[in-house]
Amino acid sequence: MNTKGKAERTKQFIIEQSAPIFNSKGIAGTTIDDILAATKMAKGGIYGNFENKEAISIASVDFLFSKMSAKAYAVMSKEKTAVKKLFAFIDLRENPLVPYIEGGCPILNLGVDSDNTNPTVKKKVKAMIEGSMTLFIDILKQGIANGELSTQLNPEEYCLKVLVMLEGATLVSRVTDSIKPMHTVIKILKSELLSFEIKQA
Amino acid sequence: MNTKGKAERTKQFIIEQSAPIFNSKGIAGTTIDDILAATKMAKGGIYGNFENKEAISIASVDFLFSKMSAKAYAVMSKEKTAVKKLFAFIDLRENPLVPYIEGGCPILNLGVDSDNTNPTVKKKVKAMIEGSMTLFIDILKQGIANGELSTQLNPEEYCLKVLVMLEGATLVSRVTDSIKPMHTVIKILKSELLSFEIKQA
DNA sequence: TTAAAATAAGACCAAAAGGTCTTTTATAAA
DNA sequence: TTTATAAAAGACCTTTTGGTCTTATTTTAA
Repeated sequence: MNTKGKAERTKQFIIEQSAPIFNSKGIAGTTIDDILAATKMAKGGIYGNFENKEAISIASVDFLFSKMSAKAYAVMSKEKTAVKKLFAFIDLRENPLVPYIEGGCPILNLGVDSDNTNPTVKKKVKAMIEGSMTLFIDILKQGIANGELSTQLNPEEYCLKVLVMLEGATLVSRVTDSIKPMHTVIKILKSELLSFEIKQA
Repeated sequence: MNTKGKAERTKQFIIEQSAPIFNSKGIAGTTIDDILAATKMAKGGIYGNFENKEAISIASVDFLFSKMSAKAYAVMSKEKTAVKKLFAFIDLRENPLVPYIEGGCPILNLGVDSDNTNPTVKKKVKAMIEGSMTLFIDILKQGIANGELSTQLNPEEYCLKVLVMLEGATLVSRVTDSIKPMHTVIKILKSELLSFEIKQA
């Protein structure tokens, strides 16, 4: 006997199997047959749990962003300083060719996928970007207030830099099939943040 | 009487009308009916000039990248210094919400679109990225050799930075529907290059 | 343990998609 | 200007896709 009802567990299972496909092939590029193959279920099972393909895609998008947030939270909350927290986040992107979410960064993939076609998903990507930015900015502000980081650091600008450079490097690394661009970018981002670090006595 | 035969002109027309659609909706997301609507042609006209949808998509991808290269060349060749050339290139991206190619940057769009699904197109995106990088690096090296730019500047690193930040900022600006991220990024990129500029006597 | 209720299977359907082929129209060389 | 040739139209076809519905199976609560 399980805590959750069967339906809820099946629903979750379908989402977990579908999400990486939507992330990899795009929403228009993913078919119901892809989902049947991944879940090894029949149509009755899928359509008994979801109204239509769009509903599965939306649940998958939410799942992907939850997973990203959870992962970021997990590695960042282990660290105590602002610098270490940011570095832990950056290090999650270390190998874009073997990402922890199949298909690569959902912000990048779903952002491009939804941009001209899918307002619902686009809004979710926007919320994810803005949420991440706010979180990082708060951490840096905390670090500045602490005396860990110089007041010369512009938190908004540095966080924007982190975000755009990581996404850009993910694109370049994946398309060129090389981890080098990402590694160079990470090196740049880290050394820049370190240059604002105040050495404690 | 035209220099080129009718067929060639029609082919070009189909490509010009289709390319922005592929760039906006993705390759899987673009249908033959979309192309019929855009060209106001019937199937006979399309399939008399192209073997299939894939052939149209490939020709469209080539067209998009040619257009990008031509535009970059046009604005850069007007300038004489390395700094001004790079700035001219950067300024092309100034408004990602109203890009000179409908749908946004083809490197970003087609890179993500093809990543997990379309090796042929992915190779073309890779070539475009590597070609752009090489071009910019050469310009900066020239500038360093000239005495226009400091030998402290790392051309490879700065060019990678330009590329990843512009692509990342395009993503963020388009998804959040704001030119601010891009403007901030452009400001950062320009001030960084200027910091390596050697003032002439 | 059993029977009502929930869930999943898979045959079936309709619409959308890509693509073909014959017919019509336009082009261009003689 | 005519006529052979090239190009485009659009009806037609086939496959793929998303989605439904009845039937069978599994859950689960009594």
